Amino acid sequence: MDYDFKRIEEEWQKAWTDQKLYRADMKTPREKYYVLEMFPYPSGRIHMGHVRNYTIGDVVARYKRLKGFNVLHPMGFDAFGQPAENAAIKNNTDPEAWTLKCIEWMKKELLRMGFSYDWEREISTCLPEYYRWNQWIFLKMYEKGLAYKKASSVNWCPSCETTLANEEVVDGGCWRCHTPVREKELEQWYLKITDYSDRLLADLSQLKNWPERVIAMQKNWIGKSFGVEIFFKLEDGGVLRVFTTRPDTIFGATYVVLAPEHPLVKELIAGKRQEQEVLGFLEKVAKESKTARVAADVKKEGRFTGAYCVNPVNGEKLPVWVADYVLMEYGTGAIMAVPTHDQRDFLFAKEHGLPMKVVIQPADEPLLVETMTAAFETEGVIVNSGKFDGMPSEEAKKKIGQWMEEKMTGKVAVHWRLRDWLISRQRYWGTPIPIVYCPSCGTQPVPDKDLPVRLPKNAAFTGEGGSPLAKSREFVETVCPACGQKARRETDTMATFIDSSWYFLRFCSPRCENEPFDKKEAGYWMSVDQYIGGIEHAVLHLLYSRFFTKFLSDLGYARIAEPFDRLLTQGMVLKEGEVMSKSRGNIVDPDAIIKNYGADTLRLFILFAAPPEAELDWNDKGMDGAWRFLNRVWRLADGISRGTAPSASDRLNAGPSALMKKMHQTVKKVTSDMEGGFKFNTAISSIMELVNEIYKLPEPEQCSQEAAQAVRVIVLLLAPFVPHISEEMWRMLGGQASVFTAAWPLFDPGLLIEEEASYVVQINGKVRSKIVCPADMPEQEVQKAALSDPRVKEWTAGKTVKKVIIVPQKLVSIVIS
RNA sequence: GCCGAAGUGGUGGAAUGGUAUACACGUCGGUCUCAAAAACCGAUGGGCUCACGCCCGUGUGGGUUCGACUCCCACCUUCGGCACCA
Repeated sequence: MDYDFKRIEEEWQKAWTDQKLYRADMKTPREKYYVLEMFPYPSGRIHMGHVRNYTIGDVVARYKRLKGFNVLHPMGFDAFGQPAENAAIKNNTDPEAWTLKCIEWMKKELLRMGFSYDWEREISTCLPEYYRWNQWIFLKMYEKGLAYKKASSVNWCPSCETTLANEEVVDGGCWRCHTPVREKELEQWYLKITDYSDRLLADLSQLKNWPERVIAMQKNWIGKSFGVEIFFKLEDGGVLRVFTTRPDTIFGATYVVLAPEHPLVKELIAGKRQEQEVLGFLEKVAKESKTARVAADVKKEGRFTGAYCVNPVNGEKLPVWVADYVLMEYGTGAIMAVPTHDQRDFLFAKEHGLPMKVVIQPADEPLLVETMTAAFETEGVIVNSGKFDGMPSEEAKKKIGQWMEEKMTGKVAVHWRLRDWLISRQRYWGTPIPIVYCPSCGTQPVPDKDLPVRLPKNAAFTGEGGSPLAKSREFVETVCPACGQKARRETDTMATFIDSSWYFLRFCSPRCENEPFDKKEAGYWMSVDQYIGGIEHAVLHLLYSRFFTKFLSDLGYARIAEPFDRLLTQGMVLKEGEVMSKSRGNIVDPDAIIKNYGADTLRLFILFAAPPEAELDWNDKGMDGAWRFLNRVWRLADGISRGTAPSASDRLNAGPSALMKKMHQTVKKVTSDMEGGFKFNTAISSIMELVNEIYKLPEPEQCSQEAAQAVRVIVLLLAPFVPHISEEMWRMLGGQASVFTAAWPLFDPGLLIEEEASYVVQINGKVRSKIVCPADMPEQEVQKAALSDPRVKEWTAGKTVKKVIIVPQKLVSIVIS
């Protein structure tokens, strides 16, 4: 008889909820442990990615609970976002009602998986009691000058009809719908994340328990580069500032290039012979999309402006060009070109017949412009550079920078790739930006006492461009908080990544009414000890959350530098090596699996099939395997619950049995797998070995008292992975209270000591024999035993033994000539 | 180009420098059965051998070592991030 997963799972889910087993509070001397999984967007249904993410988190939470920690394990919904609004446009529904319905469905599915959440802490970011604090935080940033509005060229998704942050543009397309992003000139709200560039980069080194690749991705994204800003005097007057990371090549500069958008271009060409041609070029570049312009294989184009500037280090007169390969957004929007030592400059100079000059060459051979086929970009020795000649180029990098600073011809500078965070969205279903525009007072923040600025209930969702908020008179028309005159509200809403940038703090005191979160609660629970989620948030959410945490910490609220102590990025769930997706039609629906096998089998399969960080290929046969294993354990527990037989009498005097030893070894192995980085797959496999060990006993022995003891331990070890069946078996075996109020088993190190050691005997590195010796046999004796082994004798006959190496309890390695 | 991760049986995957392939899937064989399913037991890297065994084998080529999937050097391939970033 297979075990009745349906009854068991339903019964225990209800019992756990009724008992409020997972409720967390501060009133306990036990050490706190905050485990959090990235909360979902409430699409209404969970998918395998959620199942994997949340199962991993649940195992951690349950394990830590068994280990005696005071565990906080909350769940909520990242509930603002476009799908609700799109549904509103399509079906004429209310986004809020639609979202709340989806949350209800989704919550049901999460409950069916048996996840141990403290549902009393549930939050939904679309509710005013949550989003008012988004507004509050925004206003604090506004107060500190960190939230500001500026007109700029922004990323625009024509399909979503809204702006996007840099982080939301993936391969030139919208992260959500992949539509190619366009540029648009708009006045928008930004958060000054760049004020935190330094700390966001430096504090990455504190994150010792984050995956290296996430650290690397954030470093890449922040993109700090050291260099020098060099001042080139223009012939027509004024100074041109150029940023370079290669000051060691300054003597080799033969021309200077401006980005087409550079404000100086038009000034420089005014009245010159080249004016019309350059203007035409600027126009042409302006028409090109950024993605096309930035494509690697496109030929670089440029024009001479007719202007000249002076190289401050040697007084050489350099022509000023404008070219499409220089970007306004990076550095100063102007570069010095050194064709001999920069490949792009090299190609451009060849194309336009510009001069070249070698200033670095390999130590052993001179470099000649005439024979160069590519730029020499590696380290070398400085030449043709006045007093720096003969210096290694790496040293010259520093020295030249310093020298230019002294001579006031440049200054050492740092440039960042990170841009400020564009947060305005021209959509309805998000947090209204709490700003009022008054004809007399200008931009006015909404006072705290007037928060939240609520979304209007009856907005019109026509889908015909523009935000529904802008069309809602009830919303737009207001009075100026400063002077009381008629004024209008900002109609953009905030990017939804704002919502998830501090929700982990809200979970500490989700019902807090006069602050975003209670400082004492946050002080107790934060930081998150273990955070678990997908790698897709490596830059976006994880960078924004770090920024918000630092800001709130500066305000005196969070008092921690980093929000997430340990981070685990779980691998994707694939089907036949491909991502599961609707378009591929290869989705495995968790709900159907739960119906056929139960939540425990699904959890076990997902945990067993691959390590948590690795990709996991879905396999129906693997599900069968997990199901078979649970039934194997179930039958043991069932047999034992019907009465145990005494253990074979001769065991009593013969010391601990093989089974008891194996049991203690298993406890040790599973515990170390859990502590040493959540190696669930190998933890489960060692439990399987212990189960197999019991099955190998003659049948009556399978319900002996020793077997009963082993099965009780198995149930405890399995509890974090498969909670329902474990709880049921625990009660069958006599447990009075929940297995989750029990303690994680300990192992007896004394029982791990073997009396006999089995030695592998290697001859010249190859295994030739095995011998068994008493564990405490001295090395001399072991060596003797090995050398007198008949198989070893055969191999050593007629040879000289040159060396014998003994690894205690393990192996004898014999070297013969 | 820079940065990061990874290459192990038919498959998913195990292995503090010490018996490579634990555990599981699949396959084959057996027990039970009138039969099948389920369950239980056994075998299962490749080659040679009647057999005891022997040889080869962790992407490739070197090196260190008594001993290398593991450490070092040089490559190859795959995946991911960044990138006309000056």
